[in-house]
Amino acid sequence: MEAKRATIKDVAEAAGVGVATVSRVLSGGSASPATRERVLAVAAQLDYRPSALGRNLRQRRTGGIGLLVPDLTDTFFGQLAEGVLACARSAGEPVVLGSTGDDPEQEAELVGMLLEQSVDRVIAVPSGGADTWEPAARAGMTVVFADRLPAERPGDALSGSAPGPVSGSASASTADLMLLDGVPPPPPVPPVPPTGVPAVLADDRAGIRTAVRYLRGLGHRRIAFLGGPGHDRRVAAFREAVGPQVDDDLVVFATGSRDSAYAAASGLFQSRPDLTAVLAGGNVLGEAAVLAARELDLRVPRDVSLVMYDDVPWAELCSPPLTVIAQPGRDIGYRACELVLRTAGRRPRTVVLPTELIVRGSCGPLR
Amino acid sequence: MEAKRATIKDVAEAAGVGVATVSRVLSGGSASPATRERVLAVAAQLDYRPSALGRNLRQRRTGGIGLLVPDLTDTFFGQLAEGVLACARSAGEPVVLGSTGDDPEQEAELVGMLLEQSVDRVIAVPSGGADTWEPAARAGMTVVFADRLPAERPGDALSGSAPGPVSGSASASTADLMLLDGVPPPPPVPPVPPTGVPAVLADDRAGIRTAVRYLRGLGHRRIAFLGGPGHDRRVAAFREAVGPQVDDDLVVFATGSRDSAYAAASGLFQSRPDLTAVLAGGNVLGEAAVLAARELDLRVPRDVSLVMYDDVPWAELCSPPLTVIAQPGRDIGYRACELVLRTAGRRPRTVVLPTELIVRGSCGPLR
DNA sequence: CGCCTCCATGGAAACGATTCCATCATGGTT
DNA sequence: AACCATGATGGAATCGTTTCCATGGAGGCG
Repeated sequence: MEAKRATIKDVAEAAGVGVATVSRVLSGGSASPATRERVLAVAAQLDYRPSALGRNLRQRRTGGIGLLVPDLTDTFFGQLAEGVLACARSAGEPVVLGSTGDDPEQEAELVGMLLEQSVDRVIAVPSGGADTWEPAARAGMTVVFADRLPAERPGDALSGSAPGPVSGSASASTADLMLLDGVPPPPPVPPVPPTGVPAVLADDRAGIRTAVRYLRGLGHRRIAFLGGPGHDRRVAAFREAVGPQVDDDLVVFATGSRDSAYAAASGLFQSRPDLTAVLAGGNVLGEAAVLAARELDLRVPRDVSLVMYDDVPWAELCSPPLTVIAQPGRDIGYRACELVLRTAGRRPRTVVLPTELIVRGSCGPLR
Repeated sequence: MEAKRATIKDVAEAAGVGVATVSRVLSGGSASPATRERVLAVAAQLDYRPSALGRNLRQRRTGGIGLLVPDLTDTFFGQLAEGVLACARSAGEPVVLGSTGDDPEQEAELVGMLLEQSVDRVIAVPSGGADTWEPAARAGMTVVFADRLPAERPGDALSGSAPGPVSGSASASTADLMLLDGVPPPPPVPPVPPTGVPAVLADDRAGIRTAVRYLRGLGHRRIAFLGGPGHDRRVAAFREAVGPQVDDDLVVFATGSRDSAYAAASGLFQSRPDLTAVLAGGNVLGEAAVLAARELDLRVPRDVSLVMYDDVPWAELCSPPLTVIAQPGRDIGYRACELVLRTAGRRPRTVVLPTELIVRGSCGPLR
């Protein structure tokens, strides 16, 4: 009853040929039409499926693709994962999934697990820094980063202040007026990956810049940024877009959790009641901002304007519907997978995908 | 530079022992303290990590866990996946992921892929029927279903009418009044799995019943159900809860896509303007219902009350916040993983997890 | 003192595929 | 007619591990 699977030897025997011949036929080598036909017939009849185990051992590679994301509960990473899966399936490659929880330690552990499995191609939304990924690459892994690059220095990802009750209301300088709205955008300078690892990124810089300009155009001057883990590039872009006189109290960080995001948003609103617009660096932060604003009886967009990074289905359900910077999550995953499949030996390439400001109803003119 | 990994042979050589001894030491067999220490030291120094490839081949099993879900973009499945990953990580098992898109054909293909990889333990949110899963089980796979059971008959999952513009406004009988609100709930009869396969399910029946009663209590009599693929049990529960005089026009199905969900919701509202409450069978459908209602200028809950199956973070962001039937997605995944790890040979068990009606603001009294 | 037992140990087989290499037959060319 | 080139074919090695089995030594007991 529990018939175990037929092996190549069974097929060879049944077809009256050698195992080498079977292998050749099945992997497209040369063989006479007669034998080929016979072998195929027998294989079909025995329902033979070559075991990936044997093949992998012989070829010393598992051939699957590793995928490491911070949190599948975040819709954006779900989209990204779907993209990877779509591409991987069309290539017939299995995908081994890991969720890091934005914790470098767990990430390192998962990398170790992949190494053990001889999974030598990995797509990662990195949490750890070079100290995690350098060894992985040195161990012969082909790594492609998606959505982010690893932090340059080991552990500086979550440096910002997780605001306690109220840190400082010293709202001294907010005369950051440098209006650059008329200036044509500089050519999209692709962010250079720190190491020689390929990456697929959204054009955060342009996205943030566009959003900041949009808010500026509505008259906002005190714009806050709500960042999360891995949002370094977005923060940098924000600082750049706002100009040199950034008010540092208006740049606030949360860790990955929803609670932390809520605390950060709430703390921000309370410590700086003078802010007029918020740019949330990810959909979890955007959610937190909406929630915190409602809790504090701040109306959107009347009292505070809100732009969220990431377009997610529910952005349209909010009232008002959220103005967002859309990034193509699915495409990012798909392209990353393409890259990891093709970049076998070739030199790394970095792909930057466009973002788009989708104006809905969560921003209004300054009043 | 590209130092390839050390093998057990290298370790044996360096430690001056046989490979068998190394294997024994590393897998906890008997060995003298002296050798044990030496081997461990050498292994550590060489950074030796046993290759899963060799082991798997020898033991004729990959040892990973397969996870098949319809769509990672759906937050609920993201939660479920996180649960599985958490449990799998604590057991040190890799997880091979596949997304079926609610398509039995893709599902079958993915099962084949897992089979080829010798992944013999699978957690699935099934799309296909017994014709997919029977062979898988027969091939020696340990399968645990999560969230759903496979359709009993091969292809009857999406039987309902995907409403075109308007099908029939013959709103004849809606006198389905059988008030059972006072009757104490029957003991939670666990749904019996059709095959001998273990499953982890939410108590749809109780959840739906509670929701229907709640709506009844608010005075609603014409309650519609918006179902999607795999919601058979929920539909059945709905019919049961409503009573024998179900108005079949009020039970509508969509396929998995967001577009289809929107079309179904919109069609429902247009064809049956007399309905006063909607029960959405999943979060994608809930989203569609909110969108469609807004598009048609139906106010929630003034014009129509809405209950959504699944609690997702954004349910609270809607205005009004959505009243939902919460099911523990993460727990479902976690328990399923536990089951698939322990059920090695034992007889299958089915676990039913409780649901909870979370009343927020999307339901109001009939007016 | 001798024998038996037990434990540590190493050699070798096995797992299921791919692939190198030698062999053999065939057919064409000189 | 002899020889060479070509192509099909099968045997055997290989990948890295686990596990079976045989061997050898040490210690205990009769």
